[in-house]
Amino acid sequence: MSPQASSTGTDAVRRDTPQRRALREHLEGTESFVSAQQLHDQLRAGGSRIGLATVYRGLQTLAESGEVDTLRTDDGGTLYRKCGERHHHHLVCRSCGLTVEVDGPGVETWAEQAAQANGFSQVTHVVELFGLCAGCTAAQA
Amino acid sequence: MSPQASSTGTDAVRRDTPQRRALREHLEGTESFVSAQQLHDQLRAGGSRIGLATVYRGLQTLAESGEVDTLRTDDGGTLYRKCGERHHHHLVCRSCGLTVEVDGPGVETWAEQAAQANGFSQVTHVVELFGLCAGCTAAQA
DNA sequence: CTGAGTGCAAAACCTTTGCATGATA
DNA sequence: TATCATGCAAAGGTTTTGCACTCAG
Repeated sequence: MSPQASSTGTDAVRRDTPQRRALREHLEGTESFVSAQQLHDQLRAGGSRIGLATVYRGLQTLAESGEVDTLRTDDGGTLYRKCGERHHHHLVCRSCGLTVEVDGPGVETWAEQAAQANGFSQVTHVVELFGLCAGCTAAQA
Repeated sequence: MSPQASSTGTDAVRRDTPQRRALREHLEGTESFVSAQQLHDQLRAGGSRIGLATVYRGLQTLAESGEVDTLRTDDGGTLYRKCGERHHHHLVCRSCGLTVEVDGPGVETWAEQAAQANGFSQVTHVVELFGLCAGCTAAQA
């Protein structure tokens, strides 16, 4: 589904609809990860008449253009969150869900090098850290 | 769920069935990540009459006991791999599936440090690289 | 006006679960 | 023999897709 420009191929023209705006705004105002369904519910609750399919489609688009981060949970669900411009990774507490953004100084470089060393191109990397945050570690005692 | 009984009750006794054996053996002989469905297909192709549900159940059990690692792919699928002894990462071709093992000298350290810096403990990290291998890159022209 | 974007609902997908049968200890 | 494990098929949940309609450009 990548915009395969046929000619001078500018790109997929993206229309500015109230739904997309709402979607974006809601994400902007949300710090934590949310599921598509949650997002849908919240938007409806907020008065929007957006459909679930549209939420998914919008999320897809946003994820593709790198405006949101996606994360898979242990139970197979997909969570979305507004994403900073810059590439970073997550340190997620497996108990309470607390998420901390971290960036890997060397990770990006390493990934790139490992890829090139093996003749790979168009490389993306998935780096997620899971653990127990301080609070949960204490609570576990 | 917790195997707690030791007297008269119901212990979670694990029986040794040909299906489980086959499942285990197949995983032992597989380096890369496989999906439950793939595993099922391969086992069937190999003559086993194992059912898909059994594969899932077995995988669940193995994952629980820490004998296999699970990983979610970008498209929501779940992949399983025999639990590594030594920790390494994978560089996977998203086109032909070619998998190369790579290890990140600094990654482990970085992960550990990032975790400690944020007060996290019991940290595990998932690092996977996806890209196009040399062959597929050429083929894609 | 034109066509991308939308909503609805059905479809597609992966995974889990219920139940009767078969195998194991 | 008593259970646990299996297989099949149906159920469950999430994400995608088809289609007619609406609205942005």
